Amino acid sequence: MTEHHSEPVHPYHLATQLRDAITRLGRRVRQARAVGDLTIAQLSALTSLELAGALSPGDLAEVERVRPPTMTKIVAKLEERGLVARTPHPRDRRQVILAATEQGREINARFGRERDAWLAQRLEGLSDADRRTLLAAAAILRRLACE
Amino acid sequence: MTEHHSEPVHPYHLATQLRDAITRLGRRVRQARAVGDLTIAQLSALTSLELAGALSPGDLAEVERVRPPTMTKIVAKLEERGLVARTPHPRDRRQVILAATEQGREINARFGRERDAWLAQRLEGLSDADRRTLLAAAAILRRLACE
DNA sequence: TGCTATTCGTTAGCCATGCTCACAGTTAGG
DNA sequence: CCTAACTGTGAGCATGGCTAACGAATAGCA
Repeated sequence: MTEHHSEPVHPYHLATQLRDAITRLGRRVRQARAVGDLTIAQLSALTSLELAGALSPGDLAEVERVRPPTMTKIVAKLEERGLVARTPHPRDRRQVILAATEQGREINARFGRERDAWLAQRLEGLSDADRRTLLAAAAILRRLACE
Repeated sequence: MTEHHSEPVHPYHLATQLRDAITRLGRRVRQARAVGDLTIAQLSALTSLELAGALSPGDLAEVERVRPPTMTKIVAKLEERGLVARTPHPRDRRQVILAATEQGREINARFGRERDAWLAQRLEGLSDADRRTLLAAAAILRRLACE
């Protein structure tokens, strides 16, 4: 596991390894949620909304890196459950302002932990060195995704 | 970025960071494929098949960590394009043996690179230290996914 | 002022990827 | 030999992506 003095990492090889790891783990994470719980996409949108305070659908789509029609669907699901409310924009009547409701914030807080429980439990079995590696990697990957 | 002497990484925090990074980057990778190309799931199955030599649909589903009916669909797509062939099991007539065809191996080799081109290009912009971190992380994540 | 272009969100419709449930064929075991 | 278990598939559903097209509203410019 010591990486000192080894030759440079080839981007293509790394890309293949990463993609494989990401798709497989992503699959596990996605299906490791309780029935009736919010999906990953829904929770992610709700979290972004809460962090930002309020956003238009278009801005939320941009934050989540999906196309507007996709966000329309996700928001519709959240609205159905009363977790997100829409208010008209004061000046521009084309726009809509989305915000998490009280219930939405509650649900987000409660299920936020459960959402990551499966993964967290597995991470507990790792060495702290491995966890540090993953934390550093997460930051790098996040940057890559948002380029 | 120096991680020495810092306190332990909390699994839940790490889980949240990782899930976020994985879902976002996974989204980018999934949609960064050439038109007419195979999808990630299809290429992944084809690769697994090629690595193993031959597998039954059930075993392939297990390797890919999906349910058998899901694999049925994926294999059907690959079969349509002549990339995978099925032969009957010599003793057990319930079972089927799947193997990549010559054309399948060819396509896999050719599009394997293109599939990861987007990601590889971004990885080239990183420092070698970052790439080492990611390579180590990929191995850890892969292990987690297959637990 | 009034026409035109742009922007915003949504609708419609497509496809991929997952799932569960149910079933037919086959094999294995008592 | 009959029943139980296993294998793969079909049917049907939900989610989550996308593009294309559209209506409403705004902005810009003549």
